[in-house]
Amino acid sequence: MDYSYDEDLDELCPVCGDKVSGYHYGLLTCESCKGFFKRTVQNNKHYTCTESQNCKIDKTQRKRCPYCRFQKCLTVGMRLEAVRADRMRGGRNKFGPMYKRDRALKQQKKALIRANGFKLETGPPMGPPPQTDYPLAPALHPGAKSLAPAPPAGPPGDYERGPYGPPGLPMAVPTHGPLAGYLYPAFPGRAIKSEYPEPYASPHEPAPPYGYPEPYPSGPGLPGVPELILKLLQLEPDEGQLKTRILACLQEPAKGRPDRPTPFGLMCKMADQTLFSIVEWARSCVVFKELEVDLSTVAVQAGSLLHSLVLRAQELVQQLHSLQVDRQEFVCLKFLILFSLDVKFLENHGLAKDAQEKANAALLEYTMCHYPHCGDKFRQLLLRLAEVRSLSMQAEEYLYHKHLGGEVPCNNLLIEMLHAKRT
DNA sequence: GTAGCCTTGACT
DNA sequence: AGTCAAGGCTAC
Repeated sequence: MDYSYDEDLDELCPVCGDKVSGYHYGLLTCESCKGFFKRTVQNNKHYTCTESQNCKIDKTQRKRCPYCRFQKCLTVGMRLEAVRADRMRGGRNKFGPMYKRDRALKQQKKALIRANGFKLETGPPMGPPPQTDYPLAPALHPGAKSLAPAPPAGPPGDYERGPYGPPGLPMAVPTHGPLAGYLYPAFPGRAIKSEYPEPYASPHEPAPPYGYPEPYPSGPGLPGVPELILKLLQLEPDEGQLKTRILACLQEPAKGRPDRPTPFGLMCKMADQTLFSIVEWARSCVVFKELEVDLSTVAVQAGSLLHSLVLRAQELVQQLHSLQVDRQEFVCLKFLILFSLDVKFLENHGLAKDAQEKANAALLEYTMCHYPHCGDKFRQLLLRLAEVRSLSMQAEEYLYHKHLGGEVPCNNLLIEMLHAKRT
């Protein structure tokens, strides 16, 4: 065999870590996992796991638990539908263009890495990888390739290549995104001609939901600097004035405290003044100053607040739908929320920050890799994330008011968490 | 049953 | 004619 993608062959099989021998059933795998997958699907084999269905699969232990091995095959993205029902040999299948595209992407990525002098986490060929034996999100696992859907909860049914996709994939997998093209109807007799949808063909690209200039046209002042940034620059407080104000404040004797201020006291004063300046800035900030918030209505009009929360939540769901968030993106977003840094008493902020950065990088890479024609997707996802945060904060406020009014059932975990957060 | 090697055949 | 991802064969 003369591989024109030698570099890819340096890669390891995503199932067992053995040497990759080429593309098999949807992705680059080793010869043994190729054979194992083929035997399993062709003979409609059903295995059981004697452990807890999360056996480690590597080159030396792959024979131990065929159940977990097959689960891993599915999880990393091997395609049941690539195993031919008619056992016809030779020829090409519909995955040809996908393999080609994947190679091109890998090449691009390698070029990028060479150019930048650093290595991004490599995404899987297509489809979702890692699995249960990784304790953390795969993107954060050094050996892992990218984000994966949760492994299937139960044993696979049988390996019908029905319209709802491989049984190993959770039902929640959307019928769009990188998997969509493969979930085709009844198994074709001779699936050679590509009558199936191109996997990467034109996913829906929603219009930007917010009225931001799109895509940030350059202002008349500085070429190449987006208008929004120019506006923000104009709003920046005068640093000299701020310093003078802080100094004056520090020299002011504290009321009722004639003794010399402690360094900590001075720092508090500085922080106070800095915060004051930030609030001033926020009040004059574009968009922010147009926001209408009346906190008294929070208490008075709790009913309408709830209504507006529900409306906003519905809108958010609608937006997420039109964005066609896939499972990989979903887990990444969830992880990002988990690692939000506004947690009090967090000792190892560095770890959380690192995790967040890695998840961000992974999401960016994933969206670039899988939705290259939808270059905006990463940004759109982060915007939705901001909305989720905003909504949750408002919901928290609402809940707290209800709680103060005695309207929330006691011994409620929600309230316990609310208290924990507010103490 | 596993896995390395062989054969096949649509596609380029 | 070459490529390469399918299925097949077979020693272990």
